[in-house]
Amino acid sequence: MIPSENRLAEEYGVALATMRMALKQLVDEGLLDRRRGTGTFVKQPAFRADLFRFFHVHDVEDPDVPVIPESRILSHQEVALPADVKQAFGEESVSHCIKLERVRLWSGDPLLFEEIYLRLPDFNGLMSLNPKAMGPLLYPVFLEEFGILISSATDELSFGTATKASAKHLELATGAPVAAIQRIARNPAGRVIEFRRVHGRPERFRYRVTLGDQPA
Amino acid sequence: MIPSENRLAEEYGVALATMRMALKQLVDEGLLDRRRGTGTFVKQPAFRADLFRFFHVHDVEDPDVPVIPESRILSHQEVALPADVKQAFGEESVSHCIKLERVRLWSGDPLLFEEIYLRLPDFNGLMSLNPKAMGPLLYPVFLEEFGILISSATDELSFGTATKASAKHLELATGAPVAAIQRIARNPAGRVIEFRRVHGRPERFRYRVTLGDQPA
DNA sequence: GTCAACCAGTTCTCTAGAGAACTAGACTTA
DNA sequence: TAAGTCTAGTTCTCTAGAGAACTGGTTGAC
Repeated sequence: MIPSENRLAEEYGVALATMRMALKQLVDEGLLDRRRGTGTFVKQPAFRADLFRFFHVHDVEDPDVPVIPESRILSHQEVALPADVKQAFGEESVSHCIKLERVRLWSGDPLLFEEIYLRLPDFNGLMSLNPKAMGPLLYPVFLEEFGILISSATDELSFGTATKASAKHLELATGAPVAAIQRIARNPAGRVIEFRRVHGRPERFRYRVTLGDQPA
Repeated sequence: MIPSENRLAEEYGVALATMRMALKQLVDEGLLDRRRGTGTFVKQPAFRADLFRFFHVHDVEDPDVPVIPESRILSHQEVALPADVKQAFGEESVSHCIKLERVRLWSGDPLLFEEIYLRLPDFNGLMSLNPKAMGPLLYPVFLEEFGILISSATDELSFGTATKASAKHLELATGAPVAAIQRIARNPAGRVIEFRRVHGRPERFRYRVTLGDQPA
């Protein structure tokens, strides 16, 4: 809880209405929460919401329950930028980045295989982190360990065929049909932070997204 | 252009600051546009933006250009509600609805086959409309002919197999793999207005969506 | 004809304050 | 103990107005 609008206005030497406008702005940005008769509170990072915010793959059996599959990081290494990643990161990108490989499983069966490219030097120090300790979702780790906030992501879905690597980890034949997602994730300034290639087993794959203004 | 805040406040018998708050609210809702030194304007329905707003299928060759394929309405008829449509529309739904069948083509080749279910009685009178005169996008027609605004839609993507109908119009064999989208579209109040089942030829199919706060 | 200066009209930012609506906790009473 | 009452403190809504910042058009000088 932060001080009342009265105290804050006094403290900062501005009029009450001005302070109220400033507070309203922060409420609109989702940083504060005000309750009449109670006070103004710093909004807890709504992690329950944030967890699902960028993770829209649903189970084919029960599409109303968002799925967060078990996560298994296979490798993390510093690599030269592949061409498509370099293009996504833009001109000012350096020559190397960090690559993670990860498999996601659902009730024991592999569902997704991910190749994740993270921008350097933003993620300096990630190589010394224990990938097994990261948990099923990366974006909270980005925020807590590196102060990097992912605020938007563009997903592009298409049909593809399994590469040697994705086939191996999804237990498919090389060249078998897969669901392909390419994700470009950005911080609030629009800077590309992450590039991700995902292959998914088609029979279990479902992707849900809501466009436009969410009804209350 | 609408009258100045001064005139409006006078006319409605409220204080200037109150009128300003009301106007700001309408600006936040995207209905008005204010320019300092100039005036306040009713926002033109941004149709260029709206056109693409709910149409996120991209060409596989050049993914940066949003695709609006040629549209060909095959049939429109009044039918009994199928079970899944009834569930989407909710309990208070009536027993019948309007069903459109449509094919979308890209450079002559069929790309998407759509079965579109529209709620009655909202769309009373659509049956007497000439479907050929509708143009490639339905939502502007909904707005102009029926005063119905689509403000959000939930898409669910998965892999499926061609039905007899979709196979025929996509020039595939029945049972061939297809991209499947199920769309539920709502008006600003959250009422389900449209239910849509889409099948797409997999090799040309690409779906792009941006989640989170769009960077400026 | 061109350009600068001016001006009326507009929105934007900020001040100052009154009263209503609401909440959480303290207090009283049965 | 339990339920109702009160109260201080909070946010919310609205009034009233001054001055700054900006825009589009008009006027005037050259």
